[in-house]
Amino acid sequence: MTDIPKNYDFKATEGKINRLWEKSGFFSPDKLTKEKNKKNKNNYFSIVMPPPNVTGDLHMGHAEMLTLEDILIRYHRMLGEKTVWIPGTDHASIATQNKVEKILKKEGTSRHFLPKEEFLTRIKDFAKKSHDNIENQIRKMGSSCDWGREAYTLDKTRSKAVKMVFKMMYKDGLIYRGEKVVNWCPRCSSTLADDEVEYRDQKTKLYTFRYCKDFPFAISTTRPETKLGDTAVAVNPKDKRFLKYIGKRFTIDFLGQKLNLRIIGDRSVEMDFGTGALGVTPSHSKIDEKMARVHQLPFVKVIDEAGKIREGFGEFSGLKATEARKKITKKLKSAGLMEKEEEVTNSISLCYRCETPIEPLPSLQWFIDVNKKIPRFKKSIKDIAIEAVSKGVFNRSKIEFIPHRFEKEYLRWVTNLEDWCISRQIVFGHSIPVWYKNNKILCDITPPKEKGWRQDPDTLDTWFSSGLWTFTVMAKNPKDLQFKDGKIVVSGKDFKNFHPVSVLNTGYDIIFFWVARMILMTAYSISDIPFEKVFLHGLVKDEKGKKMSKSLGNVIDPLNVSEKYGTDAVRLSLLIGSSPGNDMKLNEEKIAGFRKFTNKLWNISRYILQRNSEVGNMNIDKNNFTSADSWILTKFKELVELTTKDLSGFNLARAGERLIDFTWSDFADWYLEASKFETNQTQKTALLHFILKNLLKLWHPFTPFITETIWQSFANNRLLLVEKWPKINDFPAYSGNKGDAFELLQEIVKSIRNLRSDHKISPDKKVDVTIEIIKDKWKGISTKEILKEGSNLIKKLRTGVQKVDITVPSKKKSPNSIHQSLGPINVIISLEGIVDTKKEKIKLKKELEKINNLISGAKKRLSDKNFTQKAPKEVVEKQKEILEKLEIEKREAEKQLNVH
RNA sequence: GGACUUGUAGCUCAGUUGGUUAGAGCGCGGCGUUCACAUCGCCGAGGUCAGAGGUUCGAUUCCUCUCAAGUCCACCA
Repeated sequence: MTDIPKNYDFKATEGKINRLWEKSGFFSPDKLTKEKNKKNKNNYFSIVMPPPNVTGDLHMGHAEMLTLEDILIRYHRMLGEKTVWIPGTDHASIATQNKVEKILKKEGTSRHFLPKEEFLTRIKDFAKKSHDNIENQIRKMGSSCDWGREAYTLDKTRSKAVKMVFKMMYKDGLIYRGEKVVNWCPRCSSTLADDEVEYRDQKTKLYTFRYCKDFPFAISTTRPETKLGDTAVAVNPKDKRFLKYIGKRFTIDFLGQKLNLRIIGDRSVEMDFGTGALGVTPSHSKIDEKMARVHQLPFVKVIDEAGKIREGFGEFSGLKATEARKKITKKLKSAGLMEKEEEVTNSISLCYRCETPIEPLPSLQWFIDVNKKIPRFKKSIKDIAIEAVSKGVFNRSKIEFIPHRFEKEYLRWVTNLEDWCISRQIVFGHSIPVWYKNNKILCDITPPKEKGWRQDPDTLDTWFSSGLWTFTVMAKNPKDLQFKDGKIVVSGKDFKNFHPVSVLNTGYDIIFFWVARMILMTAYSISDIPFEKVFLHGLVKDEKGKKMSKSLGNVIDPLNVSEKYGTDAVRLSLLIGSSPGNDMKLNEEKIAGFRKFTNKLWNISRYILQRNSEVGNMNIDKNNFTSADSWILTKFKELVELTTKDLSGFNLARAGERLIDFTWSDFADWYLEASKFETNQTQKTALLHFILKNLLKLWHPFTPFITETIWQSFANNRLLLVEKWPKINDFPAYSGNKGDAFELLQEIVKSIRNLRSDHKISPDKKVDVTIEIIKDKWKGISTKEILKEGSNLIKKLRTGVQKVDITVPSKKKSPNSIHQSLGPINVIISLEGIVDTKKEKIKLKKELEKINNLISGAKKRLSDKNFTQKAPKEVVEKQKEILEKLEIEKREAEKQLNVH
């Protein structure tokens, strides 16, 4: 194996490895054999990929999601569970249509100049291109998902499910059509759900004026143009100023337009705001709408879907809302009606897709009633969605959020949920399965055969279909979805084995959009929960903590850095330093840093394999372990246990950090170095191979490419991908605490390096070391034995030592020596004429001071009865040990100080 | 207005049921190539764990308040 390259060449291998995996078929659970004789009932493990929108490219957030999910998937696959990760994409109706609209704009045209069919074709082409691009990117990240099960929110199977659920809900009376005030985006020309509206603070003018001269008081508003639709004035019933007017009706002339106003008392009106009187516009404000329903006020629609004043408002008709505002304020002023204009800060509502200000207006739309009791559940879908997380439904444990705190946020949101507007005036999406003929309405999965029916022109909110994601992806084709016993039944093994999904991993930013909708929709459709656990990650921000966006130019492209530093390095950079539910900062240097690690792992393997590439057939002699062997085996056993525990508990980052620490420092810096100088080299090779093999397994979920590449160099075509996760029971037995001896040797080596460095002893200067034995036993092992066995190692491990003397402590100290006390032993380097006594004195004094402080602290603690009585025995014992060690160190330091 | 998160070394972050000398990587300073690795090795400096109280024998860790940064929800006539 002399032909292993010096550096890890990810460019040459990643593609090859990917093809090897895919050819093997092991990304699919169908080829995996289930672990036998396992009492663990969790023999199946499933994740559904949050489907990326087909709007172009993947970003770092997607790369993070893919990394976390792939780690979980690979880990569970190696545990011997039947594991599946189902990939897919989301048609994302508004988002995708907007992208194409932008492209059209660049081309100098717009959707309004294209026939609907042509526009739709353009979007579908764009979606296809995006999909192919995304699929390629997902592969590049090393995602071991099952492409044979790939799904799309707009394909035939998912479309059938959408229609089925719609029909069920329609029949149950859960879906209804009604004229209500909705969030209207004038640019998208579509409605939006309440949570698709974003808010931003803005400065605006608050106008205070009277409708007309003979109106008894003034009102305040930031939107004078909507006042053409006022049908009431609300005041607080406690407000003495207005008490006498409540219940009165006024027919007035508002700048030439007739208004019929009733004065109503409503406790939601704040007496201190503005004049304390509020003009109620039922048609153009959701709050006013509520008030209007309570007081049964008439609705007058002023603004149309294009954002213009409707017919019937005289000189204002046809004006855009902003123009109408100008004209009205101007006229109010010249009529002497304006009483005040002041700057206020309020929050403006914006479309979450195009940031256009939202126009609330009444419109005939489809809604889901979230409060209506469903006969077969005797509860509303809101009730079920609350129970699913708070106490569990359908005989399932409650859905667990990681981190826990998001459960509260979810519950608050669901509890306050109002009817969900699901119809969109977008061409790209699922058509509403409703047909009209004269006054008749028909809702069905297939179009009516009879002629003359016209389908509803609208499409469904994109979250309606993604809300069905977990169970619809378990269907292989439309036939797998059927109605039965008042619910939707999914046939096939996948649904039986893999649903509810084990883990849903997604960003906390779409808990409401998606996670909550899945719970609502799945509970209703199949009478079950969609997933057992929700594992939430944060957002990937730039190095300053800002959101990455194309307009800010701070975007790191996953594909680009993957080609620059290797996919494994990118994966590590997205894992380490992240914690569930918290945002992370990322810059390119961090990614570059992890390339160093992959190269280190490469070279560790290179060294071991160059010793002997016949891995696996070597016997380990259990009766012949050195202290280093025992030490590394203990450490490694601990590593396996903790890594397993952390992976099972979603502490993925911690697992990765610990692996780096073990690999780099314990294994490479100490064990590997020591192994070069020990006598039984056959045994060394066997042990090195044993640890390397198992270490590669532990690393595989995190850095799949490099580990598989190394594995392939010796594994005779067996794939690391499906190797079994290490079990400590299979590890060679090792005896007692012999490993502790190696820790003492490490202390000695470090102290020698330390002394040399402090005294600027040139590296080529060889020195003699005297080690005095203060205590015969250390952690139950003979100190003398440790030193005898280790003296050769002490010389070799970059200490520049040529001779080691082991003696009893001498009474006299030489001024020509430097020394360090390690408790059970003293390390002394003799140096004729080199020691700077002054400097040494200062150093020793400083050290003594530190030791004295620690001693007095320890003594104080031990003399405190409260401590000795109340603290656990182990802690008190440990404190005694520390004190003992410190006192030896103190004595030795004092002796040394006396000679200088 | 309600709630949540974060605050540990110059920077990015660990710190596992509270346990006594708080860690890593990067950066910085010094030194070093006898062959696994300069995408490397060795050594070092650097922290009153945001601040103030409290609980406790003992607090970076638990509680309360304050400050700072950020997020979500509600309100905004």
